[in-house]
Parts: sequence; structure tokens; C-alpha cells
Amino acid sequence: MEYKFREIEKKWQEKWKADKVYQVSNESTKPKYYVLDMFPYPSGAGLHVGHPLGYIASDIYSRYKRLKGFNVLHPMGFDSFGLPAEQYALETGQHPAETTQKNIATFKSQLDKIGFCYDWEREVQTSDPNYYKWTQKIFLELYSSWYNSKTQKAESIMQLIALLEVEGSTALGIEHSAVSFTAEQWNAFSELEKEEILMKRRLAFSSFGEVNWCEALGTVLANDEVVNGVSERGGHPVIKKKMRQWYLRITAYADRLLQGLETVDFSDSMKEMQRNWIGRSEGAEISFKVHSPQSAADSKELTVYTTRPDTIFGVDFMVVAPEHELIESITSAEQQQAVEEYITYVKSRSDRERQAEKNISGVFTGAYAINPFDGKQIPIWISEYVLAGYGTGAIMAVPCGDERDFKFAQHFNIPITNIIGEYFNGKEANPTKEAILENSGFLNGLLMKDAIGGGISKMEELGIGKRKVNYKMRDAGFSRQRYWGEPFPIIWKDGIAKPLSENELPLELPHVEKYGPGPEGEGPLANITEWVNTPEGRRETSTMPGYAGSSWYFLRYMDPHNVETFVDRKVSDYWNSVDLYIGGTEHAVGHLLYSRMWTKVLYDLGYIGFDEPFKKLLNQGMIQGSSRFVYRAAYSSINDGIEIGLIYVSKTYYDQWLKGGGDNDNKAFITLEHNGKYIRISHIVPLHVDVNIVDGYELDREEFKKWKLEFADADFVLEDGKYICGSETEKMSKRYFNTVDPRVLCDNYGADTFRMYEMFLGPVEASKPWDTKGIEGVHRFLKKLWRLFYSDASFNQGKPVEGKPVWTNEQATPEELKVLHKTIKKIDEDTERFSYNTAVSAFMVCVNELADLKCNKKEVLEQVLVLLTPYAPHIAEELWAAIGNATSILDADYPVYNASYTTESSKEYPVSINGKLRTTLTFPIDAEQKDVEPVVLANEIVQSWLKGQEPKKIVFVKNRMINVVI
RNA sequence: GCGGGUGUGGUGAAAUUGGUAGACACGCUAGACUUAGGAUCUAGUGCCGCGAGGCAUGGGGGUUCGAGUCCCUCCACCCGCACCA
Repeated sequence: MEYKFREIEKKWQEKWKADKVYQVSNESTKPKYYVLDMFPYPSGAGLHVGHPLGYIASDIYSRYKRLKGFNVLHPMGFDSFGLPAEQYALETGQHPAETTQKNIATFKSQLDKIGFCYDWEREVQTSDPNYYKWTQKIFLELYSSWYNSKTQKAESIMQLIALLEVEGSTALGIEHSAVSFTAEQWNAFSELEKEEILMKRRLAFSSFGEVNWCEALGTVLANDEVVNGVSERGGHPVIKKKMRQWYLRITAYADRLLQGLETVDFSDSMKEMQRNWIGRSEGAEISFKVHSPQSAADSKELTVYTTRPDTIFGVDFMVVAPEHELIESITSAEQQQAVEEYITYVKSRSDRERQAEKNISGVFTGAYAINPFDGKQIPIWISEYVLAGYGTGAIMAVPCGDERDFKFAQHFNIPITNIIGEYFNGKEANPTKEAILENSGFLNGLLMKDAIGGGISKMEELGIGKRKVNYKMRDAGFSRQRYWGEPFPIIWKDGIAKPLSENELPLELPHVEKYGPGPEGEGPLANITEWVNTPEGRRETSTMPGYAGSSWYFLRYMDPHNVETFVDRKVSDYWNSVDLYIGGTEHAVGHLLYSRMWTKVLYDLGYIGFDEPFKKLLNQGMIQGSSRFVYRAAYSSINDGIEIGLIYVSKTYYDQWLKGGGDNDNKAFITLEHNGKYIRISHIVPLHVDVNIVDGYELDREEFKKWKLEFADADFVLEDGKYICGSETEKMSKRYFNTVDPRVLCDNYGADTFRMYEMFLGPVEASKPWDTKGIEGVHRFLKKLWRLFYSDASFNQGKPVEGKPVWTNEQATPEELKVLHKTIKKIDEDTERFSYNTAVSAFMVCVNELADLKCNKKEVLEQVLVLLTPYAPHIAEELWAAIGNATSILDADYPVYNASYTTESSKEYPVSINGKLRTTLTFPIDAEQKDVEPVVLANEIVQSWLKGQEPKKIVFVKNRMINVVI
């Protein structure tokens, strides 16, 4: 009987579905375990083999935990709002909801083929009104909350209003000491005035911010749609434009997001990335008086943020961001034109370009700041390397201590003050904190790191500066001028935002005819006047960004059909936070920080009982594509000299041609024989070819001819009768024709093979190129396992003979039990630590050894099947049933390791001379140094190295090695 | 620019605590069996060398009896950077 994986997998998938074996209950006496995958965006391209890597890893762990007696929640859904569907709609007129549904259907059929244990009853789709009703509801919660800095948590805005009515502006806390009003004044404010104050406190708030505006397209563009200052599509100019936007006040949570990192099990690099993103720094804000020839009043002040107030006497110039509001009023008449030109230049550049720019650029404003301590006049410059969004948008430049400042000073010939003596060599900046300060007024003689605190105190005393904690993180932009996203449940009336009430939710996306932008950069919704204009006012026309729905989806899986609330408190108390979250590092800072923030807000407001969403995070690596190339050559015939045509040459000829310098000039040529004629090839172009019609490196020439019309009459020059393709590792993408559909692999080799092969490729966390060819090794392994249970089909006198069961009820030998228990230990440990590649190889070793021992004993094989269940559930269930088990293997008892079967009585020691292995010797397991030394020294090989000398030392590490030092 | 990651045979990789480098596979070579082979099995396969042996974990340096693993330094490649999700 053969291993008929197609039948087997189909049979069990249907049975499992019919028996609802993956349905998970919210009530159980078992301990809970929550395994979550980052849900996919259902793109039109479908899944390729790179996507399921993490899904397989989480599926294995879920099944493993189930076998170990846990009630495992392992859901799946779709992050189905997003730009690509809208872009597709713009091009084809098809409604995003339709294409999204189609794509989801494709994804689900692909996922189901791989045999995942998802409880589909719990599926969520972020674009489903039944889901986004609750996204809108949570948005309104954010809108109606503020962060109370006294209690360090989110509270209802109603409480703030109540406080303002009695305390006035002191209720706002010290952070907002700039605004000041009494309770009486507050009560006398108009509604608009009150709302403006409240808006500055809400966790979801509206304000003005800059967007990438493309006049020609009449739309706002995403950063990745802007390349070198022009739109990716069409190459139209893009400028920064101020627009009303919604934001989430994630900065209020900066400290808690940092502290929370201590409590979660993320990789150090992931935590580091989040810390860097939050970018907490301690320093000071210092105000400088400005002296400008422009205004006689000299009343302006320039406030800078610095982490190094100790270097205040080393400031040689100031740099303000080109967006800085002071520029207009301080620029001198002579510098007016230069400044304007520079600002126009910077407007066309993205933040990233500005930071990555190596060429130094900038312009002098003509104004000076006055150092409050020594009265020195410090020129104020403008440069793009200072970003408006960070700190105060202005820095004090200390060239002797900061590399960028130093280069800037050099470039513009600004004299450099040395405050760190011999630490500064005049050739490069030295950012040390260890130097003793010189030329530094009252700080002279102090160690820099000690001067930081003293410097700030002095400035606070004099009222020119104050201690300040700064964050690089900015409040998160929360509106998009797009159609395919959650509409905001907000109506604007007389400049006041009015939230819809909960019973008006969901506010459904209206149908549109056109997906193009609305007027003035507004989103497409602005075009539907009958929807926008309501008796209560004008609707918000932006929609929410992709991360809205994904910031809380892990909660909805717990209680997906609840119509009363987004998740019942009892249910979320049971499932609690996600125990294992698997996804790519690309979400390190965006999605993970947003969902951590939302979780903290919902915790503060009492909706859930935990404030970190994900206890453990496992990052899966990317699977890169392995592209294949054919080489299209232009040739002429040498024999009759005139014929010119195209021909596809095998790789070796391309290599020859390249070697001859073919790449550079088109003069290089090679000559070869083809169909009895000599042809001359002068120009070769590599073309991507679909990897699915290439076996390893050999092209299927018939399929190639069928692939595209232009290849129908293709003629080939072969090597050894084969057409060999070139290869290169690239991103896996449709455009390189290097994507492989998991369904094809499941059809050809089976889901079990596919699952195990993906894991066998390498560590889950590592990126690695895909190679379809290697899958055969894993497939052979499963067939070999099968043959431990069934004999092969064969032929007898020309007639096929069915294979027969070969398993027996005989008692296992000690040797067989040793193999089994070694495997139990290895698989259990490797699965627990997500080392699935080594687990797969341990299975291979196990089956190889059992086959060598001719072990067909049920007693042993049965336990191997249970171990295998998380990895290859179909074949495990099939053989489990075949050997006579009535219940499913999915709920079998996990094998228990018994060390007594694996203990050894002796150990083979490596014997090294000076650290180099020369021989091995076997000693009893409890042998001591004194026991082994004489034997080692008497050994022939050791003697030949000693050449009669006494060894200097013999290193003996019990159960490890022996090293003889000469 | 900032931040993160990765470099080991022809290929994917293993080596869990500083202790036999290359397990397990792919590919390749030879052979067996077979009507057939894209089935299965056997043997071989890091590089150089007839051999003894030498050289090998991106390059260079260091610590150690012993380094893929620890330290310093340099190089190469990949990913993210706030409106892709």
C-alpha cells in the first residue's frame, strides 16, 4: 500500500471539519494557551510559500500545546482594509469589498489546504461592519478620554470637565502650565473655546499636520508613493501641505510603553527597536535671546533642546529646521532671498532623504542668538538635518563634540570653540562625556558628565532653561484621505467635532461610484454630498489607517459574535493576553506599539484586565525568492551571413559571453554550432522565467513555449541536451515570476510534506531563499515512515501486488526504545524552543535508525506518530487509525521521556594534541583523569606526536574531551 | 543618516553551557534492483595532497590547553524608519 497523501489529507480534513475538532470553547477546566499569527492583508496575488512560514510554526506549537493538555485558542482572520484594494478599484472600477471577498476566499482555500487547526468560527475581517463597529467604538473611547498625568492613566474626559469646572486649568497638570484660566473663566468659555481646550487633551484628537500633497494627482500620497520628491506614479511634484488630521496621543503612553517592555518576552533587538522608536532622552530646553538686524525690538527667543547642556559654552552656531516659525521674523534683508530659495528646496524633500543626505547644506538667517552666560553672539543657521518634529525644531551646535555639527562648521567655515582640551584634535568631533571642561565659564574644571545636572540647575535658577524629557516618538497620524478604511464616527458642526452615539454604530462606508480623491485633498468620501451633509453637520471624510483594525483584533477573536460589546470582560479574563504571537519584524514599531497602546488604554478604562497584548513574540524570517533566467540571444548565421534572429541559449553560453566582455560593449561575440550551422551571438539579455516551469535549473522547454505567446516558437541552444537557467536570489514577488503557490506543493507532495519542508529550511527567525527542489528529501522521509507500517507495492509475474501492513505487536528491544526515547527528548525540547528545523531532522534520524533496526513495532511507532502530529497531522492520524486507535490522535497523550532507556555505559572521547583532534578513545562513563591518563599516553598515535617528550599538561573534561598539551 | 539583523561545503543548514566543525537534507559521482524510473537501496562527497599531513566557519588581530561560539577592528549583504500592511 502506498502513501496516498492526496486521499489521506482530503479524508482527514473533511472529517476534522465535520467533527468540528478545531472548535474552541471559552469555558474549560484545562489551562488556556493563546497562539496568534499576525493576520494577513488579503492581497490579490494570493499566498506564496513565504507567507505560511509563521502560520506553520504557530500551528505546530498550537497542536503541541493541545497534546500537552491545554485549551488552545488559535484563530485566523483578515486585515482587509487597505490601499491596494482601493488602488485596484481605481484602476478597474471593481468595489474593494468585492475584490476583498474574492481574495479572502482564495486565501482561505490556500490556508485550508495546508491543514491548519484554526477555529474558523472565530474569523474576523477588519472591513466587516460587524467588526469595525467596534473599531469605531474604541475610537470614540479614545476620543472621550484623556491621560491624567497625576494618576498616570487614561480617564474619561467627563472627569476632566468636572475638574475644570472647579479647579480651572490646574486640573490639566503641569505639562500644560502654559495655559492658565480659573474655574470661573472656564465656565464662561463658549462651547468652541472649551472644545478647543479639550481637544488638546483627548487621546484621539484632531489637529493640523503635514501630508505629502500632489497637486497634479489632487491627492495625498503615502511616503512610499513618493520617490525623490515626486510621485511614484506619473512623476509629479509632491509638497508638504498642512491639513486637518486625526492623531492618537501615543506620546502620553511613551513611558509606560517603555516600562512594559521589561515585562514581555520579545527579542532584545525588537525591544531595542521599540526603545529607539520611542527615543526617550533626558536633557534641557534652553532659551536664547535673539539679536536680529531685522527687528530693533530683539524680543524674540529661540528655544533649543539639548541632551548636553554641559556643552553650552561650546556652542558656535544654532541650527533651526527649515519649518521653524521664527525664521520669517528674524531673517535679515540680505539673507531673505537665500533663505527663501533654501526653504523651497527643502519642501520637496522627505524626512528620510533629509537625514540620509551626506552633502551638507544650509543657509544663514542673518540673525544671532545671545549666549546667556557670556553674551557671545551665535549665528543662527537653517539646515535640513534639523527636523521640525523633534524637540523644539532647533539645536545648539557644538562642533567640537558632535560630528554633524563639526562637518557643518567646517563646510561653512564657522570658527570652532574647543571646550574639551586635548580630547579635541581639530580633525573630528569627540562626543565624550569624560573630558574636563575648559573655556566654559562657571563650568570650568568640571567633568562633563557631572556638569550636565549642574548646568541645568543653574539655567533653571536663572530662568533660561528647564529640565526636559523628550521623545523622538510623535503622536500617531490616524486619518487617511482614502476610501477603503473605517469611517470616523464624527460630525463637524461649527468647527466642533461631535461624536456619534454608540447606537448609531457602525457608521457604514457608503457606496461610491468613483474612488478618486475629493476636493482640496480630502478623501473620496467628500464627493458623496448626500452622505457628507447631515442635518447635524458635515461628516468627517477621512478614514482610519490600516493599523486601526489591527490594534485590537486579538481581543475580538476571544468573543467574535458578541453584539453587546467588543469582548466580554469574563471572556477576556479567561483568555487574557496572547501567549505566543508570531509575525515579521517589519511590524516591530508600527503595529506592535499601536496595539500595545490600545491595550493600555482599554486596561485603564477597565474594559480588560491586562495591559500588554502579547506576552511572547516570535519573529519569523522572510523567505526570499529564487528567480530563474533564460538568456535571449540575438544571432546571425556565419554560413550564409545574413540571417538574424533570436535564440535562447543555455547558461554556459551566457557565462562564456560575459567572460568575453559581453556585458560592456556589444562587440563581444561567441560562435557556436546550432542545427549543423554556425551562428554568431553578439548580444544576450537575461529574462525572468516562471520558476514553476523550471525543474531545479533545467527549463521545461515545452512549458516555456506555452507560457507566453512571444516564446511559442522559441529555439534553444542546449548544453548536454538540457536548457540550464541562471538563478538569483530576489524578493519573492509576482513581478519576478519567482512565487510558488503552496497549493501546487500540497498537490504534488502533500500538506504534511510542505509543512515539514518549510520548517526544515532553517530556523523560523532566519531569512532564507526558497528552493522547491529540496522538498523531495522531506517527502522521502514521510514515505520511509510509511514503509515502517506498510510494505511497498510490487510486481509479481507482471501483476501489481498491493503493499501489506507490516507493523507488529512484538515487544520493543532496548535498542529500539533508546531510539524512541532519544527522539522524544529531542522533539519535546526542540518544539518547546521553536527549533523546528532540528526537530524535523531528529524525526529523519529516528526513522532512519528504526528502518536500519527493521523496527515495525507498534509500541514504538505509535509514540513516534504522536510526536509527529503537530508537524504532519494527516499522516499521523491516518497511521494512528490504521494501527487500531478509535479516537483522534489530535488529543492523544504526549509521550513521556524515560531517561533509563538512553543512559550509556561508556563514552567515546576525542583526544586532541594541542587542541587538534588526532584520535578517539572509549572510556567508561565514570572514568576519572587518573584512569584515562595512562591509556592516553600509551596510545600509539599520541606517542607518535609526543616523540618521547613528556606532555606539559593533560586536560581532561569529564564526558567532553581530552587534550594533550605538548 | 539612524536603528536592527546576517555572513559556516556546490546549496539549505547543524553544532542548546568555550570542548570531535559540517548532524539532517538537496545536489553531484559510482553501483545494485527493475519492463520502466522522477521508485527504492548501497557506497562516496568541505578544500589541497599519492600519502603522512596541511588548510578551513566573511577579512585581520586578541584571550584560552582549546574559539563558529568570547573581546577588538574592518568588510559585505539584507530589513525597517512613522500614509504599504
